[in-house]
Amino acid sequence: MALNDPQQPTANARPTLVRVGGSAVPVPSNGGAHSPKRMLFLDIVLSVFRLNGLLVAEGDAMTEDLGLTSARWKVIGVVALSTAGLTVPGIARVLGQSRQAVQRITDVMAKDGLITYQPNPKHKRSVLVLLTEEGKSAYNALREVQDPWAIRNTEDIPIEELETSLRLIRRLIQRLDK
Amino acid sequence: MALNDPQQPTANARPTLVRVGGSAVPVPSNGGAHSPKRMLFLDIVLSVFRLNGLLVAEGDAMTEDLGLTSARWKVIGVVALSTAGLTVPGIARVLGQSRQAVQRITDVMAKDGLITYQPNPKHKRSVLVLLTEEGKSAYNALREVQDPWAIRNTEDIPIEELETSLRLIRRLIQRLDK
DNA sequence: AGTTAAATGACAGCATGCTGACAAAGTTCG
DNA sequence: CGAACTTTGTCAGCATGCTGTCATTTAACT
Repeated sequence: MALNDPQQPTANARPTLVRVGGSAVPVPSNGGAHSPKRMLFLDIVLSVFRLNGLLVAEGDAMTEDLGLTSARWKVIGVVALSTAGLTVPGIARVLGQSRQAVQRITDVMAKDGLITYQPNPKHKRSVLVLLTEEGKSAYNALREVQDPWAIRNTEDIPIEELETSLRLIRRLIQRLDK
Repeated sequence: MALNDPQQPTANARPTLVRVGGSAVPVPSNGGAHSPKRMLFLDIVLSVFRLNGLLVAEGDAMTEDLGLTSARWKVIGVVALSTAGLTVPGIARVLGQSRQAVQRITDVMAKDGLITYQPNPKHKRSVLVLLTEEGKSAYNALREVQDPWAIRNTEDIPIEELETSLRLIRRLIQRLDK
């Protein structure tokens, strides 16, 4: 069940997934002996790529009315949970991203009035990021959209399956994040 | 519990993941009743974001000696499996990406001599993408690095766990890819 | 056949994330 | 205290992926 040459067409931007049921991973056309785990793993990798793209798109669409994007609610979620504020590199550490990437997001969010930079008693240059009132209400609104979304996407999936998958993903993260 | 304010510092670009064991998802500090599935799902979402980034980095590093990147071996893998060649939108459909994104990758790969554009008997403008000899050997070399990598990352993980996770990821993809 | 819709190529713009580099602030340690 | 290392802010460049638009080709339909 290798990849079938796709038939379904692409209108403009977002095409439709072709690989509906079959494997999306190279299957040896020669007689090579290949561990099923290899194919399974590579299939998981490609699927994670795909799912990531879809989640970003979905997350953007879901929260665009709130003036948020996926990149933004990642930040806003982290900041909302910190009691005393976080520095930009601190947010980056939590999210596992580069501080430069986070910096750019926070700069725009500050300009949009979602967050503010406050003086940091422990550091002269490294300021603290806090939510403004507008940011807090955006966070609350975010929660109100995210909740039903999460429920909707998992209602027919047994919790054990979710836990198993999260455990695997975490394991892979831990391994790759050396 | 919730996110701890991170302590580990960030040198320049790639920080270290702080959230070592705990949940990465907002836990209601108010007394709101929240489905455990919600937190589970959002944790999965954030973990997929993180894993995606790590996989891209890992995939780039692993194949940079071959003149490949993650984006390129996604394409090369698809093309290698097609018998009669694929059009650019065809590759995009298989990968679930925009044809424009694929077009740019293939243009560079053609310039680098990994693939060639061949006339398409079925279409005057939409050419077929085929691997050059260099592309084929790159694909073979790719397989030789990917194989041990896949094995290495899954050797201590039961196959059922991999299958369960892949099934969940596929389910989510199918649901979001409407 | 002729009209209409869909698919494709090509170009442009934008968002997100990464890395590298350098100066300034903070920390460690002899 | 002072030197060496680390962390941070900042600027720059690059890769990947998305969307929008428009002209052209192909397919579908009446």
